[in-house]
Amino acid sequence: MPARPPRRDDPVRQRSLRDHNLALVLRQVTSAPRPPSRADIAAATGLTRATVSTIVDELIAGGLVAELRPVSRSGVGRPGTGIVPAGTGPAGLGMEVNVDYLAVCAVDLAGAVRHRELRHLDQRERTPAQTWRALAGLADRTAAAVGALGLVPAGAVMAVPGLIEGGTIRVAPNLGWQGVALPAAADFPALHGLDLGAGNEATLAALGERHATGLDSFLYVSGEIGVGGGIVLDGELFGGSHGWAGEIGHVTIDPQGPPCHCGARGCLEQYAGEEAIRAAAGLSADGDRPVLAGLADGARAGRAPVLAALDRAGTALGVALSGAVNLLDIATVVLGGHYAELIDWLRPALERELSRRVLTAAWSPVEVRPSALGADAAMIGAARAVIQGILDDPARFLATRTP
Amino acid sequence: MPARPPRRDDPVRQRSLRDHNLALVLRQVTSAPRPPSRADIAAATGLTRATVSTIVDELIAGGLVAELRPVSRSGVGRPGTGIVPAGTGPAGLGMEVNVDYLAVCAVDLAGAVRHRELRHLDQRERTPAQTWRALAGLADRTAAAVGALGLVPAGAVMAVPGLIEGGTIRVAPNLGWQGVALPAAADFPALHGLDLGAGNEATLAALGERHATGLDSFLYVSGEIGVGGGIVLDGELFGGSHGWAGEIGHVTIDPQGPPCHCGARGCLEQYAGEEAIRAAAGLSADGDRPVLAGLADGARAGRAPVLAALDRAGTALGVALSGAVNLLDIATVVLGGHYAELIDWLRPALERELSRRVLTAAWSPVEVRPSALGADAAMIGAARAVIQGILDDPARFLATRTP
DNA sequence: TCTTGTTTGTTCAGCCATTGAACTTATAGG
DNA sequence: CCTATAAGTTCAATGGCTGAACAAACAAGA
Repeated sequence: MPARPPRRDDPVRQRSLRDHNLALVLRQVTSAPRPPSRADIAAATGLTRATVSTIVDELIAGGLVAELRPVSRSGVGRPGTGIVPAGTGPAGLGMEVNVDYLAVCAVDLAGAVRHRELRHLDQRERTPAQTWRALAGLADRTAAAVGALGLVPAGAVMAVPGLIEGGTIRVAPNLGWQGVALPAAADFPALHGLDLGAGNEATLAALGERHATGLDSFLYVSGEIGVGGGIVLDGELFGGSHGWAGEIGHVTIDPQGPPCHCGARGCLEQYAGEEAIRAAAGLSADGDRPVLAGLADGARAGRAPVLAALDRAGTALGVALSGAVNLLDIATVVLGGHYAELIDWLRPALERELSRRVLTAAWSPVEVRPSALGADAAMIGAARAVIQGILDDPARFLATRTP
Repeated sequence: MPARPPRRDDPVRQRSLRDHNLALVLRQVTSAPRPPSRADIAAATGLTRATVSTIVDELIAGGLVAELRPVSRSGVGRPGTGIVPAGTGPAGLGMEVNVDYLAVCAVDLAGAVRHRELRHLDQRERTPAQTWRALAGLADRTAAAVGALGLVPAGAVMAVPGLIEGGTIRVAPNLGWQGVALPAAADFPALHGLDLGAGNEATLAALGERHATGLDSFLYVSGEIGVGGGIVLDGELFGGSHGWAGEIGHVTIDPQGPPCHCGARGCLEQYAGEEAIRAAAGLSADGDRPVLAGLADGARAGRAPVLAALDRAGTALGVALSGAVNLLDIATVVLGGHYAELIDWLRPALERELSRRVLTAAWSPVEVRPSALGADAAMIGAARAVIQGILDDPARFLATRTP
């Protein structure tokens, strides 16, 4: 999705040395709590002030960072000039295809969302081609808005609730899609000449959370119609052999449990998926009222069947997550999607199972926290993936800019 | 355990450039199928012949590689001189503390086991201090034998069947140890001045398998008295936040299953641990005859209770591994410990569950294979960890060599 | 107001690792 | 014996980092 990062088996020349340090400095600028001066960057990275100066100059020339104009600092000595991510630099476009809506947003180098477009549309009633057309419209408007802000779109990534392999969507159960080819950048007028990537919705949401929270390693679990997940290790998304990692929704809770549409029995989704919770809570399936609102209201009102259903879901989540934590030794779990709103009623059962089943819970308890981005996580994460590609290898971006 | 590899956030100077290429060339030499010439290395790495020459010279001077004397090649042109890992270079010492034996081995740069020592001793009847003393004796003899071969011990790693944190063994259930301090290098006369590390047995076994098989990403599961595991991703051991990753033995198979000594219910170990299989097979617990042999013989003889017990264990393994594969998207599972010998009877149930429960099994089936190293995996993996430290950062090794 | 001390940012010579091209060495084949 | 080919070495050039000196900007005190 983002272009290949520099690998361990690559030879290192002088140039790659500069490339690495460019990335190092840029990362420092985008991740520092306050705009650092060149001297701050030098201290933080271990490079000399001289080197940092030349690197910052290169980044400024490339439009990736900018100097802060007025400078006032506490303490004696010449005050430093703060360096900030360029407000008018590249923008990452994040696009989301979901069951009942399409959305596009633009994120700048600092990670701020600068624009968003949303359109309610039920994909189940439409062909993929129709979806792409509608999405292209949103992308057009986003690109225009972003251009008006002085930003330049630098690429796009699309979040899809399904399994992606190569250039096709293998299967997206909730959209009813199978073997659908991903659109080419050419299908999106706003993106001519740019890279267009795609990734799993929950996986990209995890990436979004990673940057919103600053957490380094965590497990992200998202409850929607399905149950998806993403794994972040050492600050990087873990994709697995094919990019399919994180599919926690089909971890077995009870081998003899209820049959799942995936063909197995007792999958987590059958206990903690939206449909399963709704049925267990005794809420009706049809009606315009969203299931989530019904559950949250019912829980707040203290309705026993709703509380019992959420306890059951929390227990199942706890069993699945305990296994994942035992396997991965990860200290934090982030609950996203609908789970974020239901966390207060899921948490007791979930934490009970975690403390009981995680082998090392006694010495190092697992923290459970709600998503920081809520429903936007996937879209923002997709946009972040583009930005991440630039942060990881600014030299490549600069090369395409000024040939 | 192995010293810190160069990190993404480190500044890169001229020197680190050389360091990286030193590692690149050394890796090429140790992993090539046949001794490569300088020109081969240049072609494989992308460096120029000139650079490779100076780097190889540095490695030869440091005693890490050597030139092959006689040189004959097919084809015209000046024949190249093959470069091989030094047969008289550093050796990694791998030590294993197990319930009923202690073992030490030495592995050279090429990954070959050059010496081994084994002593049957039941740790449950002994204090940790007694164990360290006995182990130090084996280490002494190994170091002496290795010295006679012209090798120089470069460090040691100890494999322990338990959870390790910082300098202590948090808990090693099967040894009956809790909060036992790891020995210092000073307690091992043979290791004066060397690094002495420690790691989990199954985790290190996974590392051993990684190098024995060349597999890049896989899940290693070891069946002993407990059930342990290790995760290898992209050629590197994945440790998790505290180095405790891989504890698949306590993944839940059935939330209402039999109680486990860990305090939870229905852990994999209660279905696929040695004791659980034995009980299900109706074999007697005591007697000098090892449980494993009884199971294998019974299975070969077609005894129904034994076959049923192994089927049950295989099913449970399949459920646990399916969850792990769904989560991690890993294409290969390696069965080690006792499982390696029982694989023929575990496999049918195991693969049935995998194909049923792994979401992507239809497109990309999971391969299940037996361990290549068998019972020695942990010890060899521990020794390999030392070698790996040198391969990952030969410059540091060279610096300690010639100050 | 002027001086002193402190910190930031720049300049420049020196160093170091890689490159690329020329050169030497070693072999096969005619 | 000569030619073609490939391996390995030598060396000037290049690019990037360092360290030290220096200029710039500010606070504090006299």
